[in-house]
Amino acid sequence: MSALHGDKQEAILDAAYNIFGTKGFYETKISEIAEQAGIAKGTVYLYFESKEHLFKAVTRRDCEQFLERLSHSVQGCAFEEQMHRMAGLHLRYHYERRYHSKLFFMLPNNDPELMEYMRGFIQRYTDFVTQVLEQARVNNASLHAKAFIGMLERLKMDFMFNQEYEEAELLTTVELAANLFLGGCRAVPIR
Amino acid sequence: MSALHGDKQEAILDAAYNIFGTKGFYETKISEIAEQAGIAKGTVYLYFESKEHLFKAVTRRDCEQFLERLSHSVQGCAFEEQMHRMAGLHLRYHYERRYHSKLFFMLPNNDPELMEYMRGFIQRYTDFVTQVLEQARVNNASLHAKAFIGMLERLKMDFMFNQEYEEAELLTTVELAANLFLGGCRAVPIR
Amino acid sequence: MSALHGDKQEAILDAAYNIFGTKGFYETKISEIAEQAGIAKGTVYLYFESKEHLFKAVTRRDCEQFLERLSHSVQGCAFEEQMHRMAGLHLRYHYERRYHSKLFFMLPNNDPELMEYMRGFIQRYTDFVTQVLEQARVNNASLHAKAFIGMLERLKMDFMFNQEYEEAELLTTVELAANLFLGGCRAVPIR
Amino acid sequence: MSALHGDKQEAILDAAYNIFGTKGFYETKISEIAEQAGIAKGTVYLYFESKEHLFKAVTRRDCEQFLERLSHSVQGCAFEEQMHRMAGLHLRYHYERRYHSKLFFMLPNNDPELMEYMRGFIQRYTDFVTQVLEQARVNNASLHAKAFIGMLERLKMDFMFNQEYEEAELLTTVELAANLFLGGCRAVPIR
DNA sequence: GATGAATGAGGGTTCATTCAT
DNA sequence: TATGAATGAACCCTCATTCAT
Repeated sequence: MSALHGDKQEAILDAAYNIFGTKGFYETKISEIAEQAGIAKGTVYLYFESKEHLFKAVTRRDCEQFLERLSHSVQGCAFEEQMHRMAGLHLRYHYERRYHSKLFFMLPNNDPELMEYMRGFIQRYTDFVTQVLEQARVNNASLHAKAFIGMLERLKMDFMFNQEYEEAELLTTVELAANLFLGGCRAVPIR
Repeated sequence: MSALHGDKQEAILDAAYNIFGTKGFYETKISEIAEQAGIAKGTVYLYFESKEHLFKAVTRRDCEQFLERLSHSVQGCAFEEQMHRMAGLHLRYHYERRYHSKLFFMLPNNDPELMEYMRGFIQRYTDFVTQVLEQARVNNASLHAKAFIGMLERLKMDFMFNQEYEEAELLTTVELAANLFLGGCRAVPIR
Repeated sequence: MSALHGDKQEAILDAAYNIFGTKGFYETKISEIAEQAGIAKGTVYLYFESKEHLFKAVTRRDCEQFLERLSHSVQGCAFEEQMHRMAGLHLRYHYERRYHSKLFFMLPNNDPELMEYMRGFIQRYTDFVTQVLEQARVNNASLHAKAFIGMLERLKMDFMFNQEYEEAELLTTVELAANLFLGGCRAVPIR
Repeated sequence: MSALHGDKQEAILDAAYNIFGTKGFYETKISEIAEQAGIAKGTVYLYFESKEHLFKAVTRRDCEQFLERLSHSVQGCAFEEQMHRMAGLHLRYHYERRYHSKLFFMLPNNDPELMEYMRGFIQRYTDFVTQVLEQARVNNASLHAKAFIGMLERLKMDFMFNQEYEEAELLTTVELAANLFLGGCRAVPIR
């Protein structure tokens, strides 16, 4: 029973991730999610209180996964390598999700709880990067962390909105981002 | 009549900018825009074909204005100064719009024309920065341009979602962004 | 415009009276009311905030009308005649409404405002009868008023639930009620 | 097993009586009844065919009980005393049920079988009172019976909708009702 | 041009009932 | 017998858009 529950819950989350991610919150119909999950519309409401709650659950699952991967990615390596790895994770993560971008762009408005969660997520991400920078004794670690993340956010746009983007470019972009951050725009790549 | 037309059109755009910017596309009602513009609901449709078209007109007006300001901002000064000015413009521009952030975050989904326009806008912005970088013989100008813009995008989040942000911090942030870009995270500020 | 407004509002109230009265609140669909009123579903909401509000408006219109008729009915006649007239009004009023009984029996539950209004209505009705009794120096006027109204309420049930009830019986019933009240169950009718 | 069956059936009826009586038919959820009865939702359907059938069973149990108590109440006493006893039973019965009034006011609409049963119940009640009156040679016994019951119905409203009603008032009301019926509104109480 | 009353498609949600276990 | 997860029909209400005035 519990296994089934888990299965169905996961199926709904997966379907919701797909459709919310593709069409955004407002253009997604619960009936469509149910259909894709292979269940009846009403069943969705056995697992999630409302459309908003479902959206939040999807978001939460995705963000928590990212943070977990992040903390694994930097273990046991030097600062420069850490920056490369974090840049790589960020870009690859969103590259994998490039057809689900609406999850980040089309969220339900006026949902304070979601807004709060997103703020918290960004904070935790930033804090993590800040710590890495502090350990490497970078000045102004917090602002630098934000700038670093920002660069990556922007660089990801290239494939988020570009269907023809090739994975090879991804590697170049990762290198550039890390190197730019480490040495500025005129630096000679370290590795 | 044409002058009047202009007046009313502007009034609608202004109201739409306010409400779309505050609440996002989906949570905005045409009737509310009409009310704030001081006209009847039906009148909106004499000037704009649909809610989507109105949103696009608002976006277009705002983005074009930005690009215009951008090209003015870098005239007649050296590279480093140009980077500082662009960082300043970007951040100040969004600082002024910090209570209208929904214009950029909550746009109508599934509108290919808008998506296309946004892509085009980002392209033109990037191209402009790329040119500046190329004139200064920075390598990989295009990717660097994207990274630069990305840093700024992220840094702007601080005040977009933070009501207590003080204008003074803005200046520090601008300096940091430009310096990071110019010399990397360990650079000594140039100016 | 105002005339039209009035017309449509009345049309909705009339249709709502018919259907709420026939089927009760919960079994009535707004779409049905709209259809009977000859308008679109959405139009109902231009005139009434919600299904509950519409029901309350219908109820209010009906109850106020009753109280108005009541105060007219007793003007300028002696006590015994007053009692006969009030009994007559009560029974005839509900006889006219015998196919709309659901208006009184199937109201929306848990609507405190409606409950409050109904309480108020009953109070006003009782108060009116109480005054008549007090002017005739009947003891315990208030309780007697309630008992009088109660008799009538019960007597009305005969035709409310009985399709074959004939109007002629109505007159007998009115006489009996008034005489019973005036002289008890063994009294010889006064008129 | 039969005993158990009985137990569970009773438990459901008790819970249903509570909730239907408190909230009315339409606002009551089967799941709530099941919960209060300490069983699973599906189990309700092993004992009762549908929500409507359950409601009817509750109503039937309550009404039959009343009629039984009624016939006991008048045994072996004189007419005047009989009227007092019946008034007392009616009012006390509903006083005990004053927090379950919805059982009588919010019944499922459009259920012909229930309507039929209610008609039958009222008939049986009326017939019983009629017989008592006939034995006492009251004229027009049937209509008088209805009027008597009606008085009581109305008088009961006082506590049905009034949380602060005190039991002491009940006795006064019973006296008044019986005396009014026996001697009219100007009568001197007999006992 | 301007109005705003009218339209009606559309979707989130509830809950009585079923049925596999 | 008992369960409770699953179903899906049903309905209220919103709001972009139209059009007669």
